[in-house]
Amino acid sequence: MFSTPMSELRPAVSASSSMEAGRQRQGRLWSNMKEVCELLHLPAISTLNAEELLFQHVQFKTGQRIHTIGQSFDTLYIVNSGFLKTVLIDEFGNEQVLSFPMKGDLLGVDGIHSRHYTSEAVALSDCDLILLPFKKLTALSRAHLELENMLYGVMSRELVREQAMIGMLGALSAEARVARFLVSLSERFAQMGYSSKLFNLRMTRHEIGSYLGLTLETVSRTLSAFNEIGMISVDQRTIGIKDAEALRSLRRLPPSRTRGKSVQARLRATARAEPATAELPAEPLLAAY
Amino acid sequence: MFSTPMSELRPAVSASSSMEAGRQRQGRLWSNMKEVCELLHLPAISTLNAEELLFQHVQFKTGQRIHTIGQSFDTLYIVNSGFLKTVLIDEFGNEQVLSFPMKGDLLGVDGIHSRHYTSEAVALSDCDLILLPFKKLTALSRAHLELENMLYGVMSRELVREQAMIGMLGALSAEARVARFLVSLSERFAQMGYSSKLFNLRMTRHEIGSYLGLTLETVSRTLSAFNEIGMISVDQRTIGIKDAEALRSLRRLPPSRTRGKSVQARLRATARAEPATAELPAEPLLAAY
DNA sequence: CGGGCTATTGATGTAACTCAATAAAGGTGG
DNA sequence: CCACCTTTATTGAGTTACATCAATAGCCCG
Repeated sequence: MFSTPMSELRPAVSASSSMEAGRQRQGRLWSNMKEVCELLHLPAISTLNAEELLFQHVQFKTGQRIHTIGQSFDTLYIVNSGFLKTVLIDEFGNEQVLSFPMKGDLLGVDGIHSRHYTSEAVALSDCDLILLPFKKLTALSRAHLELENMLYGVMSRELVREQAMIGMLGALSAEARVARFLVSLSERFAQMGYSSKLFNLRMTRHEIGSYLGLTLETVSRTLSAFNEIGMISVDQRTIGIKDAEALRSLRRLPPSRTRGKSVQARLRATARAEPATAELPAEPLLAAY
Repeated sequence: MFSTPMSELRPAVSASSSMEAGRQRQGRLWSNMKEVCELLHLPAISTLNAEELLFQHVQFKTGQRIHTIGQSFDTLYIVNSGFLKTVLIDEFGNEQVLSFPMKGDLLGVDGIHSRHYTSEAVALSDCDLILLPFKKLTALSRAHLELENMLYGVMSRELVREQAMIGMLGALSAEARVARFLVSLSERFAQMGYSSKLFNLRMTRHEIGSYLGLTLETVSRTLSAFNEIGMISVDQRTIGIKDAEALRSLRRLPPSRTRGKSVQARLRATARAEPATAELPAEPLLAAY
């Protein structure tokens, strides 16, 4: 079973315990543009005859890699179903989780620049992805303004998401990070039509920790703490959201870090313009477990 | 002097101590496509008559904002000269520095998705920027393949850069972050034709700290420590790089975080393929000041 | 020549990491 | 189906890297 022939060309990154991206054709195989647009939460492209253009589906089983670092780039992927992670791998082989893509998310954008993927995507569950050959996409986009907008828009959205991530890693406490992580998962599930109150984590504590810049123990402890307070219920990978509002407003800013001067300057500047608006005199601070 | 009339529509983010983006026209005013491509380190676009298409320059003085959060988006900027910072501002007015753009960098990509900038860009020195009206750019790109590639490429590059940032924030120690920051600055300066061995920081310790997810004290102390060891020299904002290699290889991974399982799995998988290659038995560890 | 930024440095605190032990879950093969 | 092994999760005790608070001194600018 470990006998995959190592046909890879990449260094440490090679076929894992599970097998390599062997795209088996089966199940529902093709999507048209309309379905693709729906997945991306975009208005369908009117000028495009939806039935003509078809995009192929590919299935991956849990543990399989969609693409590896350094592999040459030629296609983007949209997640049609299933859960994945994308990771960076440093010079020691350590994984750094970058995202947990799920239905509607776009994969592979990082490969455009250098024509090689710079991250690795792995299926955390059985997945169904739609292949978007990049060349084909850009060619099409020349004829269809809306598609062009979509492409730029989706890439920009990805960038904004990462900026938010940087902000979170740079400024929030462990508890706040975990809380936000749960909230954002909950919202994603809601958006996908699942329950936002009760769901299963598809990733390990270790992966969550990597994603949030924390250790798995800290993640575990924080979840337990939230459980104690009654904000959530935790049983292994089953999470129940009991008090979404508390989660949402939970922040314990490492206070003075970026505050102080800047905030005061801003207050000064707006003082007369806005006569003491919503300034939250002392802020909630419902951390402390 | 504080009497700017507050014509803004944004909440806390409004005209600061310095004046608002008042684009004074002067100096060298226009660039053609060839110059733009050079700035972005891209091969010039052959199919484009370089002289016809001109892009306007705009100057900003130290402290001025190029764009603010929420402001409606319609143009990208390329830095022609000068130094800037881009920041996110959270619900309490805290700044989170996202990047320090300089010559050749692209600004404003985050605005494409929602048609509003989601970050704020501020000049840290007098700057000269080139305006790239986004509509104009995309229109052009339909006729000129290379320009289209450039656009996607630059956006993708930006994304990759942010992914690297996330990796750094998620996994590296304070010292490693500061070291890498110095190295990357040094490389940027070299690339711009300045000395890579001696340069001035354009930003405060506070801004560096925000960028790296550290406090200004930690940044200051770390610089002092590097100075003690002789890796660099520090005098206020003047930095001398003494031992670039040491800086480059300085990492003190908070060890087990992401390692352990993953690294071992990988080693196992490649064991036979690569008969014990470069594994650095105990790793350098030249931290300890 | 003040007065506000900015940087440095020290003393102290604590959030999060590390190490370690246990237990529960999940998968595999007999 | 049950023993076995691996992976994952939980929890405790001790450590430490970094933050916090505070005091001083150098810069820069009007």
